[in-house]
Amino acid sequence: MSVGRTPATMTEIAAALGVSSATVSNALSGKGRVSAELSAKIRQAAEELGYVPSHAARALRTGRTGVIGLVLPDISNPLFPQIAQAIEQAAASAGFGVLIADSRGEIAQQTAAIGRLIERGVDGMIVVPRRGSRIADIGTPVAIIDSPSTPGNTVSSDHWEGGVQMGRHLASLGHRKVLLIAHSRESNVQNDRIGGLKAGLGKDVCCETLWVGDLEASQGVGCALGLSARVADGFTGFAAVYDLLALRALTELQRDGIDVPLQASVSGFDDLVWSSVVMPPITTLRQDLATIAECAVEALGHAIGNGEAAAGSMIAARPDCDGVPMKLVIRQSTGPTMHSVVAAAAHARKDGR
Amino acid sequence: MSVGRTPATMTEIAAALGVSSATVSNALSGKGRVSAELSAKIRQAAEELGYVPSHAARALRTGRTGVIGLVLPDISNPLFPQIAQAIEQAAASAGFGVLIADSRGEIAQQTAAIGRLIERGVDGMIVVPRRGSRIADIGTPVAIIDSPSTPGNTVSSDHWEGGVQMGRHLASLGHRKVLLIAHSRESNVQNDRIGGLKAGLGKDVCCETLWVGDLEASQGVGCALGLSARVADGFTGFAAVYDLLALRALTELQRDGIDVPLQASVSGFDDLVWSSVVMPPITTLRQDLATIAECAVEALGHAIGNGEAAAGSMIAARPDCDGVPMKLVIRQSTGPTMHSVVAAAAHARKDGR
DNA sequence: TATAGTTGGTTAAACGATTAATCATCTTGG
DNA sequence: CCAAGATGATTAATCGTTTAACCAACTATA
Repeated sequence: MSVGRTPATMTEIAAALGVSSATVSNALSGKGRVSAELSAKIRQAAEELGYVPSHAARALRTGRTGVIGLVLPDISNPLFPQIAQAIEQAAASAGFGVLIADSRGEIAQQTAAIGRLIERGVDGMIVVPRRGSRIADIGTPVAIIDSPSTPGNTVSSDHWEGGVQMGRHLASLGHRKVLLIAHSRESNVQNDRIGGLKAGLGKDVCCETLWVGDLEASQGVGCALGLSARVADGFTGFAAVYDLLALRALTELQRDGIDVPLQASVSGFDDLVWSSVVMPPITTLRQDLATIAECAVEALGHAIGNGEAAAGSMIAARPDCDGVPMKLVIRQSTGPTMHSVVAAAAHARKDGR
Repeated sequence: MSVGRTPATMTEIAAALGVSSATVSNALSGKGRVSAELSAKIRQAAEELGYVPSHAARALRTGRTGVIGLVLPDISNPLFPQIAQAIEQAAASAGFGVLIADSRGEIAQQTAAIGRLIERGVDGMIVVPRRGSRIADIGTPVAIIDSPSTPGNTVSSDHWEGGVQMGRHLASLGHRKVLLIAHSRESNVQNDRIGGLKAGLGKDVCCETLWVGDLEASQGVGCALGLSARVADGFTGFAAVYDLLALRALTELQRDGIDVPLQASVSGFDDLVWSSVVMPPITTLRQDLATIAECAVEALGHAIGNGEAAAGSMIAARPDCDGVPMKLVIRQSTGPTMHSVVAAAAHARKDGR
């Protein structure tokens, strides 16, 4: 199945055709001046001999490896697969390989991971920073995927506007008392989402934020969120800032015998794999990671091409990258409140229908 | 924060100390014959000048890139983060970088991805094959992570034995009618788990297998599993072959007002991130991915060292890799059946306690 | 008919590390 | 005191591409 052992080199092609290796290089890269016919012959010979360019030699000569690094705060983050997939795809079609580095959530590891990537000679890096951390200026082009409020070459979803969408959705369903569920106050992304949610819900809606991180600090990780008490208090909407929290909320409510969405609506962010699979499927906001990945890779590509362009201006090239819109995916975990159903029924009755 | 621009080369170190570059190379690699004192001086100079070895040059000369490829059937598989993390860690400590390639579930893409990795000159690859696919013999060392029943250089968890553990656990809780929930008949892993479950449950337990893939083929993806009807039929145990299915089962049961674990027990495999977070947390089996990753990387390392050792014997080096044991994690989604609780109570009464 | 400008190609020098081959010295044993 | 061996370091070739510099031959220009 596999062809001959050592893949042919340019020199071998050159020897086979009786030309110089420089000409082969020029023909294959289309750079120098080579007659059309010779160029065609060379191309054909390369094909026949099974020529495979040596990335190592090219890297040595040009100083470019054609590899970008992907630094993740914590690979086990459930959103990571989607990010990695999107980036791998975007990078592959731009001719880059993707080297991964995991920082296991620790800031020291993040620095170490970045160092390893640099030693391996990556041409640039895409970093999803650990919550609250900033990336020091390293001598390599970097694109950051985080929230738009992070300074630097950031490309990101418009988390705020996503929050607004969800807030409006919940408000329009008649919810007037909504619990916002977040984890960490340090996360730019979470703060943006919370802000957007509040804005979208509007002034008529009473909302409160539950910081699960604080709760866990006192009651231990994995503790109950105490949501049924909230339902008793009149809360009908539970808007989590990411799907894992939404799932936690959903199952806790269901375990306590509260019907979703009849008695309470639950929503999340990110559209993780399970969100569409649980019962009821979760209403959530999907990030356009393909676009984000393309932006990041493209920006890196430019920066690399220009030989480390000014850091601040990297992303600016593509205006649609500043806040990539999120898409509201409405499923069965959100629905009208009982109150609004009753009101609608009354309204219908009054209309005589 | 970052040091001077172009990192020093061996030649520069040599020039600074007035020795030859070969000596520097020997001192740093500890290979040739260099006096202890000179060696120390060189090492120090390297440190001071901020020497960073050029991977490209080394790769060109030695033919080794120090990079291994990780080919995944579908990056968006929720187990992937754990696998990637484990492999990245094992590879990093063995001095390898990890280049990722996603095959998006398609067999053609898998081949293409492998091709790209080879072109980039990876020294070896770790492949998590798409269900039911076999890896053709490429001219590069390969380690496969799948089920032990896959022929070749496979390292894997002992899925069968894991199934046995879970089967015994459920049987010991008194379950006598258990529904096994799997997705695809083509998956070796799933088949192993199913087999183990049946063996562990023993002959006294009536069990049936629900193939969700078949169900979805007729009723559409994301359809209901119809589990409450099963409960009505007397099923008390629901053993899924992976956590996503378990989650699906759990939420469906809860939505239908069935109490878990009082009326039905639910179990999964893999201990994904949400399993410990939902209410009730899910009883599952955790794979020892760290060990698996170490085995795979170590095996690759040997094969690479020997210059493509005979494929079949790669893994054999480390005997504990054939079937890495899984760890049963008992949480609150499984519990004794009502029947057994009643029986125990009766038993206690009869004992006069 | 010289001269300048193209066109199509070759030469040779990098890039940075590795490594076999070689060469001085310095020890030692006989 | 001399040949043989050990020790410590140097030389130079090599990996496969790229690329600046150069060159020959041909075409158009004055």
